[in-house]
Amino acid sequence: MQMSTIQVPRALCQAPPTATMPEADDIRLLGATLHVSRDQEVFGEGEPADQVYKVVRGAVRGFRVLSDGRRQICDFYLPGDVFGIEPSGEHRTTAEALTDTVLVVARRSALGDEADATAARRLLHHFMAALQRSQDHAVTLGRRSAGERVANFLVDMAERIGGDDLLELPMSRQDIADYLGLTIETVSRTLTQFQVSGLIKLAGCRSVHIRRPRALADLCI
Amino acid sequence: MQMSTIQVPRALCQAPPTATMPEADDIRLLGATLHVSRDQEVFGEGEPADQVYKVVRGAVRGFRVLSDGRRQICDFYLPGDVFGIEPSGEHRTTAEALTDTVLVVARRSALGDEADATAARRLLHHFMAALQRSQDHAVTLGRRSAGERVANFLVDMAERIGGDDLLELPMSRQDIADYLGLTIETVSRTLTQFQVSGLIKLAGCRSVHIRRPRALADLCI
DNA sequence: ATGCCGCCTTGATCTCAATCAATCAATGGC
DNA sequence: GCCATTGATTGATTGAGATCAAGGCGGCAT
Repeated sequence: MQMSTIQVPRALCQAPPTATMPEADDIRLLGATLHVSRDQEVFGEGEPADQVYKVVRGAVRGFRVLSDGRRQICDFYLPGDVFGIEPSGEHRTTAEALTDTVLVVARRSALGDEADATAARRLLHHFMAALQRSQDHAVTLGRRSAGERVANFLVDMAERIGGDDLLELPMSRQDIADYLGLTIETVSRTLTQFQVSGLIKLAGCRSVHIRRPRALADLCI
Repeated sequence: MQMSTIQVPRALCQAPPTATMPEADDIRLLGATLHVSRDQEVFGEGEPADQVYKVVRGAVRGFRVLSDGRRQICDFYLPGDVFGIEPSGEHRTTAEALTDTVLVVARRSALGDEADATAARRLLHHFMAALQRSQDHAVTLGRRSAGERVANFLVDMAERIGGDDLLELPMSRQDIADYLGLTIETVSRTLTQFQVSGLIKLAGCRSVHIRRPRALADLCI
């Protein structure tokens, strides 16, 4: 696990409440701030998992790689998201920064010794929400067409990142492809198709203007 | 939610420990026994979720259906597995019995009011394990070929059901297809291919004899 | 500016799994 | 026993997305 800069530990409790988790259930994290630069690993598959991370700025991809290099991104972590907690003491995914990213790190035990009822409830909600996200993802990967996958992705990202109709994507086409179980070419083709149909307007490859949110949502069967 | 028979409530604490969860972390459930017959619904998507279920005998499929009928099975629940707990008060999946099935049902609150540290830890482990299963599933759905999916499925089921090399599947080809994101024809073709290659021997369509477990495992990239 | 490099887009072709269509096997009712 | 029904298998064909292969564009360093 390589990291670039470790700043002086300080409290960091503010984070935008996510839609799925009411503010009261947010996991507070008190720990060191960590700066991770683009494409650097936060932790690797198989490494011991004794720390918890929360995104302050930037974004992170969590993924698994098959022996022959095929990669599946399981989730993107955006500001406010907590990641890195594992049931066994070992990470089952690798986490890498998508862009230059600021994290808060705490020892796993800082979440409360599971005797703290409030902390336990928050953790529980965190995992229940993560499971639902993952099952939604499974539906997309198992049963949706390329167009539906990309549309879902855009709508989901717009919701999570905010700025409703102007979407600044923190990830590359390859990341999107590996998240959606497609190839980079198919993602690209689908986006230009959406642009041709007037659903979106691409302004540089990372910036998507959603012009017909209703029509895009209709593609999210 | 239709159910066939509700027997006299009684304690039911025995269940085979799963591989991913040590016995000490098993969720004990004290509640009414419930008999659900083949293809009957245990609960439906959107229904209020105030009960928890544990499989005693039989098996259950948990799935979501898209508006046009495409179905994705998110998980199979086998004896010992607990299901039906939701973060919000609402089921996000539908659960149906694969075969005639015996369940224990308890009110959600029976798991401990989240003030019980032991109960909280067990619940947490349950969800962390479920999340990992779901992420493994996402890798399969996003990045594996049909052959790899079916091989993985067989190996996984053999592990979970036990009886190492003689596998009695509780689900139909359609269920397998909807779990693996394939069609029924592809599942069937792949299984006969495996039989022709001598990896397995089919004896009736529900019973699979794994003849070359090593070779089968090698397909699970 | 200029040229290089990485990422994205676009086009042509191929392939694996889906779809369409029978056939077969097991089960159950009469 | 015999036929109807349901689920599984097998075959032929199609099609969506992968793969192979050029270009194009933008950012960055020299």
